[in-house]
Amino acid sequence: MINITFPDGRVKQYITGITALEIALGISEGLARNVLSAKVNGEVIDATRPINSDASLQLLTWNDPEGKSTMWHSSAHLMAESVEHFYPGAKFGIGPDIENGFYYDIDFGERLISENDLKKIEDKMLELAREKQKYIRKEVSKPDAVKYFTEKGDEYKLELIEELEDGQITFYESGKFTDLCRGPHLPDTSPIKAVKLLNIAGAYWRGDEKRKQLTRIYGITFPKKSELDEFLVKLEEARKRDHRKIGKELELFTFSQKVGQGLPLWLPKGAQLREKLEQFLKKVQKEAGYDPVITPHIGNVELYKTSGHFDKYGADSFQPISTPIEGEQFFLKPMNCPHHCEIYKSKPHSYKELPIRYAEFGTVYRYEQSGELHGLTRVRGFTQDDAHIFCTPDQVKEEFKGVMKIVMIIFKALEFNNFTVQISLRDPNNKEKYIGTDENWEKAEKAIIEVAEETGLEAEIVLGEAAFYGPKMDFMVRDAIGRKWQLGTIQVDYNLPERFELEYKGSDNEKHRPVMIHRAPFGSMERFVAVLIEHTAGKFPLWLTPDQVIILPISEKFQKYAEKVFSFLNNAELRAQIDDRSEKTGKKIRDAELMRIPYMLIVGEQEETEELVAVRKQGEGDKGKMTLQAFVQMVNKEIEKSLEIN
RNA sequence: GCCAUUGUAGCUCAGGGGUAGAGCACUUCCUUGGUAAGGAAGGGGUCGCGAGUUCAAUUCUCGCCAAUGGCUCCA
Repeated sequence: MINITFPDGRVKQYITGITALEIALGISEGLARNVLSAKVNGEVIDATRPINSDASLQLLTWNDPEGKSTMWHSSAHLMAESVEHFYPGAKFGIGPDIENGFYYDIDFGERLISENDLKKIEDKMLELAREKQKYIRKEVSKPDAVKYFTEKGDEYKLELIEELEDGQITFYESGKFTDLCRGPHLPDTSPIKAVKLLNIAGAYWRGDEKRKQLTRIYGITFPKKSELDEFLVKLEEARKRDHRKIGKELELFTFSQKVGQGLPLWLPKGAQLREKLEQFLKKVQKEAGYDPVITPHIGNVELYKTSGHFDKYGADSFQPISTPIEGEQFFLKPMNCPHHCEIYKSKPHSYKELPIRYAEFGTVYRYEQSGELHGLTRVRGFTQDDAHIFCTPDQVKEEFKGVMKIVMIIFKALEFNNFTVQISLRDPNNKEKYIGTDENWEKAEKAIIEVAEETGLEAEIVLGEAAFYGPKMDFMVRDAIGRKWQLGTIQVDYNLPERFELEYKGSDNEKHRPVMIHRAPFGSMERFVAVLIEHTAGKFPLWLTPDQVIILPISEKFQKYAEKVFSFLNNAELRAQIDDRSEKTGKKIRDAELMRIPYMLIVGEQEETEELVAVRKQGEGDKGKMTLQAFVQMVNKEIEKSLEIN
């Protein structure tokens, strides 16, 4: 007999070799039907595997993230079985569960697969699922595993087996499909009641662009049809928040094939919004002791040879432009830091001057691969809210914290609550990707990690994500459909100061090397605005939104009064408009609601005689009548509140 | 850059070997209306670009460009 400890602390005795599924059945048949897998002593295993010694047990169902994982991983196998039915000889790469569903990478050989083929694969999956196929785990010796996939002709699985140790290899068999797999899996296919294959994409084998591209099919499954429907509705809702869609609706930005792909054109309303953001940050930076600088959009190739950018990215950049007579070569600037280093070098510095903080909304140009371009989040020309802090080594931490404070001020003002912090270090196994000495890297990485610890900020450490000249702390935010984007970034750099031979005179009258901190709290204006649009669904905070107020006269007769209201608001520095179209009030309200204008002021006979305005708030409705003074006061209060800095 | 899909009016989209249609938007007129769409008339398109097949191509084929979903990349 063995003792099984349940999550609530209860302990029960069972016969040795009992399975989680049998334990569940002993509790209730309904529970057994819902068990997808089991967590035994912290490890997720098949609910059908025997438990041979005392253990803690948690039965995993659809309500547990691990239960969902099991279901989706098993669904990938089910999809593979269906694919194999239609495309015998298809070879399979990897097929894991992911955050929302699963995928499988498949080599279809010469056959072309398109989205039109997904329906039949889906239907077959449902048909197979109804057969209640059992997932059967088998331990296989390495030679037997190799033999099986050699006979099947699946070189991908053979490559995976090569890397496994004999004695650790398991196969899972369900229906007619057998896969190399660690598991765990469902007891059988019956929980899979709803299937949706979402999209099809190319994916390089093992993520290596030099290797063959396989066909990746993404899908998701649910234990209830209604849950699938809910999921699809949610997906649709998320797409409505897409910044590309809202950007078009609200006339914020556009692209032109003639101007060039990845080169955004900011429309008046978008420019208005962006300028407000810039003014906000400029004010914060002024208080934090930054000095604005301005540098040109191009720089001599020698500048980038010095910085190391030429070696690292020269071949993958927009190629240099050259002067017609002298033949000098200039690159469009991909970074502002080399220019700022030269500003630092324009005169000698004493330790007494440090830290020096040069700030610039610097527009940079980077050649991004065409397939990577994406709305405003990934573009070829963009403006960084860049600054470079030159400081002494013992000022690094304090300066770093100062920058973090600015990032937090911004995130608070814009109500970004669900960001994550990532510390990006270099890949210790791939040091040739980076410039600088080990000693400098260690110093820089240590500084960032210590700051994170001292400020109590929860950060995920990711190796291999550092910039080529230094480690960084990135602030990540998700977009409407769950993609992660880097916004703010703070980077500690001991390397560029060396390359540019930056110096300051210390109190010892000796020359010393400053440390550089690169930082951009927004990241880029383009990406920040994109994410802001998706977070707010276009309903920007009042202080930021391009049109704050729209005045809706009931009819032409009240045009004069509307103009009076307009000039009052204008004098109060509110951004207002009059909708003087010959339309009914209902229509004007509808349009203003759709344009997400925060306040509508309806003016008619009553308002004119009483010298009032009828206030309607976007998304909320009628707020009643008030004087213009009271309205302006209310609006200013709302603005002040959201811009409060503490 | 790679794989798949898509490209028709300012926007959203229908159509399809015989040179095009809807709704919204726009212009004009009527209407002067009180909290999410008043009515009528009108203008607007080299059907992404280029070649090929055909008596005839927006439609079929190929190439290019761009967008979308992924992969790779991201100073």
